[in-house]
Amino acid sequence: MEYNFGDIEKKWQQRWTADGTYKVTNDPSKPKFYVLDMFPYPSGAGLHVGHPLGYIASDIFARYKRLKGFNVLHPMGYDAFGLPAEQYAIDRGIHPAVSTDDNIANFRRQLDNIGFCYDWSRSFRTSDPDYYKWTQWIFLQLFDSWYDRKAGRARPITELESGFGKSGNVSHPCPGDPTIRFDASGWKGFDPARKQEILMNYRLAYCGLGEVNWCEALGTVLANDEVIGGVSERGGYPVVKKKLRQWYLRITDYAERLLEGLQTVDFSDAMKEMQTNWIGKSHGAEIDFEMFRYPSAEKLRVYTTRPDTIFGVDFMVIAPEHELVEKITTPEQREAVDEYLVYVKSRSERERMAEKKITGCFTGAYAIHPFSGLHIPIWTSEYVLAGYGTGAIMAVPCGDERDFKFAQYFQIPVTNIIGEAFNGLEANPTKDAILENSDFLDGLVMKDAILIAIRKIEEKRIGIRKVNYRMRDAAFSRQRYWGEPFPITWHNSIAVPLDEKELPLELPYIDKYGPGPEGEGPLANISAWTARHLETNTMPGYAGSSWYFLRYMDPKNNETFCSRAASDYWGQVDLYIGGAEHAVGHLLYSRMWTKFLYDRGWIGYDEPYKRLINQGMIQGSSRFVYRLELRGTGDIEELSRQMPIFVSSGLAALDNNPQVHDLITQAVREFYGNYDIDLDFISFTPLHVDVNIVDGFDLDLTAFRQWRPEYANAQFILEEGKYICGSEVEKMSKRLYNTVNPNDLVKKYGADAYRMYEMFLGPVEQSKPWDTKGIEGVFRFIRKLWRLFYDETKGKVWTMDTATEAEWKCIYRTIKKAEDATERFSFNTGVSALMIGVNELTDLKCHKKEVLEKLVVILAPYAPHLAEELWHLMGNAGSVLDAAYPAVEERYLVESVKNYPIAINGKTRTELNIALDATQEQVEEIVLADETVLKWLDGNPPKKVVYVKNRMINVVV
RNA sequence: GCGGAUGUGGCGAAAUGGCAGACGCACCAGACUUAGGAUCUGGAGCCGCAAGGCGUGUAGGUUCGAGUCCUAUCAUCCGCACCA
Repeated sequence: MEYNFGDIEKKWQQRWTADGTYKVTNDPSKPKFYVLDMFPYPSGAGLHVGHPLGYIASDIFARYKRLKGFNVLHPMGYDAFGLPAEQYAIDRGIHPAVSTDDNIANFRRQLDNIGFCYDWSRSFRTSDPDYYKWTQWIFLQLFDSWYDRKAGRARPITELESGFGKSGNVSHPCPGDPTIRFDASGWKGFDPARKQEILMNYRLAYCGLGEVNWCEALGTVLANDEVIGGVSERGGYPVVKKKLRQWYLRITDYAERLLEGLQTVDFSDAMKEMQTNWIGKSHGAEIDFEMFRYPSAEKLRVYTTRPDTIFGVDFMVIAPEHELVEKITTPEQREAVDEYLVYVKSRSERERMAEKKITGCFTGAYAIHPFSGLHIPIWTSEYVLAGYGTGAIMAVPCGDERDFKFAQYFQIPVTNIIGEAFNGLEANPTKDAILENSDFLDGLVMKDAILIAIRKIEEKRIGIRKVNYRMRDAAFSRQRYWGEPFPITWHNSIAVPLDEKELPLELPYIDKYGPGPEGEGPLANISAWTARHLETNTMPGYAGSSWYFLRYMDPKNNETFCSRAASDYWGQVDLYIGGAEHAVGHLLYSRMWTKFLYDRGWIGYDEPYKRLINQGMIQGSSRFVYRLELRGTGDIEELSRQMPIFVSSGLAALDNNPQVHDLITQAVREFYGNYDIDLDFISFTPLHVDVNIVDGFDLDLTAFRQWRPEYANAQFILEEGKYICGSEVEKMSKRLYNTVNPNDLVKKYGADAYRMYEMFLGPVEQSKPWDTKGIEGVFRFIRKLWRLFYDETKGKVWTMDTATEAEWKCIYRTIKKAEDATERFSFNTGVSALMIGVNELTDLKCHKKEVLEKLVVILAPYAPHLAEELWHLMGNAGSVLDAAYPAVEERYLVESVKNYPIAINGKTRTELNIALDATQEQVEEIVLADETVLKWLDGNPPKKVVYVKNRMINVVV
């Protein structure tokens, strides 16, 4: 009886579906475990072997936890709204709903082949009205909330309003516009429109005018994390800054908690670091400088992290977009400044980043140094960003690289306040130098001077200590069709939320996706939409993915997004698996939404993911062929087009070698007839070739000729009878012909072998190039394992005999190793442990049911189909997952007795006979009972016996 | 420039501070075969006929003992990047 994985795997996949094996109920009597994959965006490209890596890992862990007695929630769904589907619609005229359907069906078909244990009854898409109803609902709650900085949490906006009626906004300064100040009577005096305008400045989801990343090619605004290096993440189109009225999430109010929360979660250091950098907290001071000859009482406010360097200020710089530029520029400088502003406007974000030119212009105005009274010129330059701090800086050239270069370029004299630490040639950003020329700070070490300077500044009431965050509020609207509509109507420029009962506000069907008038989205073209004055923007992709982990807990609930009972039972996601590319997008947003839902009391925890694992990327291992390029007599170039010649990589590498030249000349004559070729013009063009027609590095010549019509007559110059391809590790991509389709592997080796091999490749977190060859080894292992149970000729070989001591030892050791590895998330060693176990059992010729049954259970997470089949063939009912994970009997782990060295006070003295894998207690007993040791110790018992694995015993006297 | 991660055979890799290279690929030999790109058995880090020596990027340090811990350095990959 041979192992027929094709039939067996299909059978079990059908049985699992029919029996509802993976259906999970909210059963409070069992301990829970929540394993979640980052749900996919269903793109049309189809899966390659890189995609299922994380899904396989989470599947193994989910099955393992279930065997360990947990009620495991392991769902899957689709992040179905988003830009690419809409771009596809514009390019091909296929409605996003249709292409998304197709892609999801295709995706599901591919996933089902691999045999995952998802509870599909809980599945949904973010584009389902039943789902986005609650995305819209949460948005309305964000709209209806403000952040109480005193209490450190979000509260309903009505509470703010009633507070305004009692005491104005003195205790709650306006986060949107700090200049808005009023008392109770002031508030009562405002008309309703003004009141709404003010409240908008407090809302956690607010609409306001702001500088946004505008992408003309995509016709939409993008969030900061969707812009990489000045171009759009999707498509790589140019992005410019533009002032637009947009929806935002006030994520900056959560900056501090997003930072603190990182200490309570188990993410990789790299991930925490990335998020910390993105939030970009810095400590410093805001300082107000009076301005010379400027008539108004207005002051120039700068932000600095180094108030200790205040006596080194040689000039001030304000961002070109700063409102003061207009006001303070003197008539003499007016022309130059205007010219400069035009220049700055003309530069795209990208040019600005790429060129890093030193540019700027003097405004003609001067600030007055608050301590020395000196007049300091005020410049404007694009190196100061309007969006950070106050958009203005005090420049200290001796301590800051950029300030120094600027001073040099514009020949501004540099004041040295750090003596020898500054060499006059480059700035020194140290905090350890001793200050000079610094009045009351003279003689102090810089890092100590920071606090003293701040204190003095605060005393003089010219500034305050200030914490700054680099993170900006998140742009939340897109001028797009394929997203959640905002449940908002506009009446006389006042945003009015829809009533909850009107949710979901369904996305209307359209067949034209072009942008609406004046930079509005496609929804602006629908008269039924604009007739109701509905908001025409839609929400960004991250809206639906910010809370989806909660919906799986209670997916069919029509009363609420997720009942409190369900979210209390399932709690945080215990294990979240996905790519690291979502570090500053999805992960930050969903952390913020979770904190918000917690603040308002709808869930009981404020971090969504307890532990996060980032699976590595599987790179493609590309293969190359080398086409010979010829020049010579007659129509040789035309001939080489019709009958291209490919040279094996080893020969192509030696293109100047005379022997290779001879070989080529000979081959050309053979293939083309008697041509003379110009040896000086020989070259090779490397071309990607489909990895699927290459075995290792050997090209399958027949398959290559069939691959593309232009290669039908291809000829080859071989080395040692083979065509050897070149190789390079690159991103896995269709374009590079280096993708490997999991379905092909499943068909050839079975899902179990494929799953195990994908794990066997190496640690889940590590990126590594794909190599198909090794799968044979795992395939052999599976057949070897099968032969413990069934023989090709003899049929059933497993017996009811009683196992020997050696066999028990073998299986328990294997269980221990597999369990430890799985627990540590080290699935490659887990697979190895199973392989070693099977090798040993084969050597022992062990076919005993009582041993093999345990093997099947620990195999179940890794090779679920095979495990189920064997479990049933041995006469068990139900799913193997409902068996208990076998407990390890310690006594079987104790093995042979060996001599071990013993060290007393650090010196190796003697050797003792101690059982391999003896416990600490056993070792102590043996040491204390040993006469030789006691003699050395003069009969005194040792203070401590340290047993170091099975190699060494340390005795401390 | 700043931050993070990783450096172990021909390759993927393993190793609570305790026999480095388990397990697998590729390779070699043998068995069975008309055949082998099937299957099984065995071999194999490197140098050396051998005894033996050398070995975890490099240089130091801690330790009875270091791939593992500490310091410096180099290389590769990833992330951020005018953030004052």
